[in-house]
Amino acid sequence: MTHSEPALRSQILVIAQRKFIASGYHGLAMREIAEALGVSKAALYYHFKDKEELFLAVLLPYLDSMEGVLDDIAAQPGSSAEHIRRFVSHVLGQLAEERAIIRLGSQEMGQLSAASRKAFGKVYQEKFIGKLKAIVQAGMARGEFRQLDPEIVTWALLGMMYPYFYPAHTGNKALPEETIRIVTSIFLEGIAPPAAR
Amino acid sequence: MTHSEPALRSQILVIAQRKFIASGYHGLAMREIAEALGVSKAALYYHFKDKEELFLAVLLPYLDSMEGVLDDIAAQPGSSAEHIRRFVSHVLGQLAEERAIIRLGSQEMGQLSAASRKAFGKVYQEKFIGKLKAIVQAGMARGEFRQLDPEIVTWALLGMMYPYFYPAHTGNKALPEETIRIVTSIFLEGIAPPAAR
DNA sequence: ACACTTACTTACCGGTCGGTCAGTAAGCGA
DNA sequence: TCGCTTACTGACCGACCGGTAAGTAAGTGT
Repeated sequence: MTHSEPALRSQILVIAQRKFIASGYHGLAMREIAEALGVSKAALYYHFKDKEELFLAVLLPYLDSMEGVLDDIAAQPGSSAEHIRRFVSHVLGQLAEERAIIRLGSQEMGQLSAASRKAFGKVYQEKFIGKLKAIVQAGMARGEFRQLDPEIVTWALLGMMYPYFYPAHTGNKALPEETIRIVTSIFLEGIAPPAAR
Repeated sequence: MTHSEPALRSQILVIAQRKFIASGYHGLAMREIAEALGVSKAALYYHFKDKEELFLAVLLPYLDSMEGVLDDIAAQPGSSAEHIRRFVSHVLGQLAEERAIIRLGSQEMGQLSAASRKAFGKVYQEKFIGKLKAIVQAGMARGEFRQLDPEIVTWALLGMMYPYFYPAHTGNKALPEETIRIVTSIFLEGIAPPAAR
């Protein structure tokens, strides 16, 4: 195989993701990552120029994959309600450790340099929030959903899933399917037009 | 007046609240608070034994006041829907800087020592989540709401307000009243029983 | 008047932070 | 075999962290 990605780099990303989620940006020291991997701290700086670059290297690929998922969903036939259902099902269906990245990004955005914050905010908006909002708006245009401020509605949907972006949310006795079913149901019934009742 | 609370102590709390919300627990240095007030860092340690105690002194009074608000709401006559409406209205009606404390607590809980985390978690549960859940459950018992897992429903309600716990949520062109109206409407329609449709 | 408390300041501590730099062992194309 | 690149290590740096000890000026009760 020709010059494949060095093994250490991807190992760093795996550990960094897990630890950033658990400890936050300032709460995690570079030393901790190095020790967990049994390498020197300087090895991290060979692969990433600074802590901020490593942090973004954890966040951005997730947004890329989310963009793909949202594009897929929007392109499929079926009602907008079905699109929403698929989205919720996808996000709450994946491992808590995966989806926690969404929280990590919005939570720690303020800790980054102005340049990184702006750049990340743009990607976050374009690849995630904007795409989700488009799905919501399509449903409104079709008359499937009530005509409400799409910004607020989109954030309401995202917010309903937010508690499950915390790994510490251990009190969830309910099965994932049960959670997906209820969250989807509340949201879709909540924005259904009066005609549908 | 006999031995009133020293002025500096409450000033520390005001500044600490603002700065903890903006920077998080690890992101804010004690030095910064002292400098903002024009006093020495050691002065902070005269009023609070360590950083953690100061942090909790910011969080806990808010939970106390929230308990009072929730008890008031639950004690009033009127439908459970009206109780929910009042709760959302109260939280989203107050200043963003105030309600951001809710996020601060759940967000940074993991950074505290095991003892503080446990203690805070208990208060958080008893004075806030538990009281809110009781209101939701009362509505279900009355047949006003659908019979769903009250845990999930409560978190859905809280989650819908979560985006507004971020001061950085600057893209909110909508008026507070508009936001309150839509969030309340989606939630209440979302959990309304089929009979009501 | 004097002892004692309150509310601080100044100076300092050990530890940890993100980050750098010189060196080096291994592999590889010519 | 040589020169160059890749992928690190070990030692170290200044800055900054939370926290403390000693001192002090201004009251306050007796």
